[in-house]
Amino acid sequence: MAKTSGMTHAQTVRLALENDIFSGRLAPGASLDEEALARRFSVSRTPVREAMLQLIQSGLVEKKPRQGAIVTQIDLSDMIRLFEVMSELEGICAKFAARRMTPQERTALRKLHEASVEAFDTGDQDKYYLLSRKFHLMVIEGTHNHELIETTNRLGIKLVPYRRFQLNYPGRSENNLRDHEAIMEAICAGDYDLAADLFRKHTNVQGDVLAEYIALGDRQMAAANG
Amino acid sequence: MAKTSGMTHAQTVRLALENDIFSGRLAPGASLDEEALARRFSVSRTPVREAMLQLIQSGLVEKKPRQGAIVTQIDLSDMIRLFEVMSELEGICAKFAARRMTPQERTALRKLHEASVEAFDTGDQDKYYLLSRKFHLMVIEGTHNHELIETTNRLGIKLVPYRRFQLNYPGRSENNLRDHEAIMEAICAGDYDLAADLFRKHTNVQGDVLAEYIALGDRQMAAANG
DNA sequence: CCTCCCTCTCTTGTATACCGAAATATCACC
DNA sequence: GGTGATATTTCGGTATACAAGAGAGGGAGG
Repeated sequence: MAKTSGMTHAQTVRLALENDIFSGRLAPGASLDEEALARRFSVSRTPVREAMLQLIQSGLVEKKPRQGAIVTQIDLSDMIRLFEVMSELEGICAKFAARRMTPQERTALRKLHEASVEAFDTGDQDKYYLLSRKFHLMVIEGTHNHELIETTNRLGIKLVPYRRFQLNYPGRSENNLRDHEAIMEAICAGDYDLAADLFRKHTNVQGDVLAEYIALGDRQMAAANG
Repeated sequence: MAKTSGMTHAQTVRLALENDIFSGRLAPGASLDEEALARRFSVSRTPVREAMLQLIQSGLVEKKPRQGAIVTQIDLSDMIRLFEVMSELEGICAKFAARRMTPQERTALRKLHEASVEAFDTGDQDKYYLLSRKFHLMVIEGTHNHELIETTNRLGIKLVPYRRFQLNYPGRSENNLRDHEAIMEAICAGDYDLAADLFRKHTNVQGDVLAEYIALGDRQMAAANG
């Protein structure tokens, strides 16, 4: 677990709840009772409320005045719209990254990709997933634009609870790897227009994969959440 | 003023503070004392704290540990980065708007632009500024993508306290009007690539104008805020 | 038997009080 | 006179107590 020392209770609670939401322990739609949470974390309602406020603004939780809070539920059209924006944003990120990444960052990106290839070859799914996520993050940070990084990550957060459904989609990893390879090369070569285009399309496809899951119905989700 | 009934005190305080920041009554860098605000609004510290938390997350306020909260101050490089993202985002908005706006929305956009022309011709600066802002908003909303709208507006908020400085820049309105005309035509014609490109460049220029002000030093700002 | 209204309860929103940490100022000692 | 330690003060974070609104359930009237 994360370090809890040196943190405020509000932060601790927020992180714990985020974790619960990301991992699926708190499914979208689940209601959040302040008092129950306060008991669970052995704190008063005050820091719980603070944590909730932060989660609300990050978009993970929704609250209706005097009516309680629930974990944000995303339907198919929401998801499509989310990825619509996300793919454009990551395309922009790739563009700026291709222009601005330092030689060290480019090297690191290449190294990261090579590690991904290895994880793929050895069939280590979990590791591959992690490295794949990190690839995205590295490109995003490569923009050297704090606002852009924040904006992109803010959207990304909303997708986390759903991402694990795209894990073992047949043949997905292979395509994913090929995409990353091409993107990495474009960025390292400084071909920003190509990088932008490739990354935009890449994320778009990811969205389609995820949307398909949702379109198939919520049965898989229910099973996974149970 | 806004309706205060049916709102929580926290919301009321947040809106009031936002207003103060947007209008310049609370200048960037101004310090915000929780207790003083509580007295001013005749509420306790609790809702004030909640309001502040929200303002912090929206980026309008910054809090330094043990030093109190201040209205976020943006320096030149921040501003440049903000507009870098904003121009890309608005470009994307124009793209989607050109594709998705309903015929009614396109007509409304044209009407709005015509009203702008009239305000420009009659020399009504304030009205022109308002309509110009509305033009942007209408394009943003024309995307019919809630996530994109929110993301764009979230960034836009940070710029509001500074926007009024671009008001009476010599020759600015004229160029602005020409830009809008071209963008409007591109959107109405459904030429999304052109619309995206035009809007991106348009917002970029706006950023340059604003950045120039900041680069000139804060004397003008101090004068305007006084 | 159904429906509508009232009340009751449950949860959220707000007030107030307290605690602990960090900054500053003052005093003592070097 | 300078430096360091300690006390004071202030502010942020937390707890608890209180008020108010929304929904549910029950009772009364149709």
